[in-house]
Amino acid sequence: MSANSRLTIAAHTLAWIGLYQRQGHDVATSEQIATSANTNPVVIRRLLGELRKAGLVESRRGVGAGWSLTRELESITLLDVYDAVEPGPLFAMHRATPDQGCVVGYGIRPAMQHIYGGIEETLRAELARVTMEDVLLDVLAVPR
Amino acid sequence: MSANSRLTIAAHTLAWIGLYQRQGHDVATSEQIATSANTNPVVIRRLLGELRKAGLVESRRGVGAGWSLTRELESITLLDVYDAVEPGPLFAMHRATPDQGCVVGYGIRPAMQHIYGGIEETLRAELARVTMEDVLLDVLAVPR
DNA sequence: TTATGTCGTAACAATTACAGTTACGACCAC
DNA sequence: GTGGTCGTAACTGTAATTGTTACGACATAA
Repeated sequence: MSANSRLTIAAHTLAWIGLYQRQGHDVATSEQIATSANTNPVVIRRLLGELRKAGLVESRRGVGAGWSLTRELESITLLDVYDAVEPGPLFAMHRATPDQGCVVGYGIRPAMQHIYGGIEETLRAELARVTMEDVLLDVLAVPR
Repeated sequence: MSANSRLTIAAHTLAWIGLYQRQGHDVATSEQIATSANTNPVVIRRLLGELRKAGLVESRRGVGAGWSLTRELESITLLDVYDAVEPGPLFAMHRATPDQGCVVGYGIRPAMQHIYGGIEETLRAELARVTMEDVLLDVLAVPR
């Protein structure tokens, strides 16, 4: 699979902001988060823009600007993040329409869509079981 | 996600061969399968090569050559196919190493790997619940 | 032995997605 | 105003996937 790192970076971002706010800070900048994630601030701003669309964060502009959470980490699940930053389905269908004159070519797409649907439901349920609080606790539990 | 169609095309291929053999034929050619899937025979041969490595099919060469199943469809699960044709993990880590001086940057990778590990296990269990026989029955059940 | 049809595989092109980067206007606290 | 940050467009580099051409290897049958 040509897996991407969007969910990982988004989780990193939210965990970073959550911890930062617990340390008493008001807002976090994309610059700070990008340094932690070792990437470019624009990459972080793009992801944060999608998280904002999903209502998970908000941003302030001007001097002293930055990002803050709109919800507690406990109430944000990986499914929320996944839905916010992952566009498409897990498995793709044929690029070109299969031969509709062939029994298999005719039935394969609805059949696979049905099967994939069930599998994605299970994946979503599993993602929903993990909160960003769980992620942060896991992060902090890693021995140094 | 930049989802690919490998699992879909591989399932199509196995279902096609399985049905063809039930109709009394000995071997199927990549040409026939490619026509049904509306793609290039080389694409099918490449996938079949990986399925052969996994022991799911075998090939004959020479005149009257082609492909046949080594197992019944009932005993091939989508997990077998997935493992045969999908190389990497579902979710990727950061491209560049996060800042190891930052608490989050230090702990995020092991934490996410742990979480992703559990999720992938669930996905695998779900894929293992579906056999290629189920797929073919679903295909044949689609109303015309 | 030769002709034929298919596999096996390398090589390359086309397309797409992702991530990184630069640039610059918009915005707002001071 | 000044300065720092967001918001976003535009472009590049890289990699994966898929499609395509080409051709040797192989085995069967005439």
